[in-house]
Amino acid sequence: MQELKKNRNTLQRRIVLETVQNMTNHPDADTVYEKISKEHPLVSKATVYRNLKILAKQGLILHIPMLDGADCFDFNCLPHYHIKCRKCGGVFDVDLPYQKDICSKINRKRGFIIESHQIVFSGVCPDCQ
Amino acid sequence: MQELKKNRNTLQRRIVLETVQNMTNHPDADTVYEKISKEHPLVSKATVYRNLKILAKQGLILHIPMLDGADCFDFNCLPHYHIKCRKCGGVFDVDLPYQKDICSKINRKRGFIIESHQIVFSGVCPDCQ
DNA sequence: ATACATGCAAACACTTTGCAGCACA
DNA sequence: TGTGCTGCAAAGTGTTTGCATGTAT
Repeated sequence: MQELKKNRNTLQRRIVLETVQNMTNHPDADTVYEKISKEHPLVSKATVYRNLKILAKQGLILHIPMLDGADCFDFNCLPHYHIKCRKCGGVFDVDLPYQKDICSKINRKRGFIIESHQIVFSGVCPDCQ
Repeated sequence: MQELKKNRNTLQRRIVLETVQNMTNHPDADTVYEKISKEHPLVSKATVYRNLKILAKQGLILHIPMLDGADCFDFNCLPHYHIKCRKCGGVFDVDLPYQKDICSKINRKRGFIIESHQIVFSGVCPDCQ
């Protein structure tokens, strides 16, 4: 019994998608909202949050959950890893290949079904050193 | 200029430490608080949060940041990975060896100082299948 | 026509903090 | 005896939701 949802293509949704695709620095929801507010002050924050979630579920953007603070979003939908700067809070791509077989390495363990994994690095970015 | 703190050994702190050490199921702060409340109703939630943080900084317990929901704490202080059940929310140890050299694999990249990493798995535990 | 989306504000979950009094070292 | 700790309540942060209205299909 899947929840079949026919997503609509509203103006607000298009604005959110476009905005994320034009931001290359892994913005969080609030940053996306601030950016949108400048040009479209009528778009509410709830709508931004709702659409980010829907677009991520549709696979049009990537949702990057964070271990601390706000989650981020990425126009690059291919699974990849990130590092968060401990000083400025910035999020950057990491060029470690995606470990697609890391789950199978532990599958032997008790009947767990392992579905996904995230690796999050922490450190200091060049600008903050 | 390090912040030198002389931590005191208060009754409340001992209670928090003991409670975490007696819980083997990776409790979050609120769960620790609930457990403590039953025997020591006078201990406040703020004190539990404060002490969990201090004890983790002291290395007496392990703080496990989570990608969603509340952070957990572990009496086992050796760095290791965890899997969170998507259905029951339970957190369990994973028997993947700690990848102590994973940072060096990407150190060549632009002047990042990579200090730590976390791998968090998601899936379904045996009981929830 | 009707299911889905919106704006607003309020609620929510988790955590931290200001403050006055208390207690360990 | 002084700094660190406590309890309490309030505030903070990030996110979701209830509801009445609006709109894409």
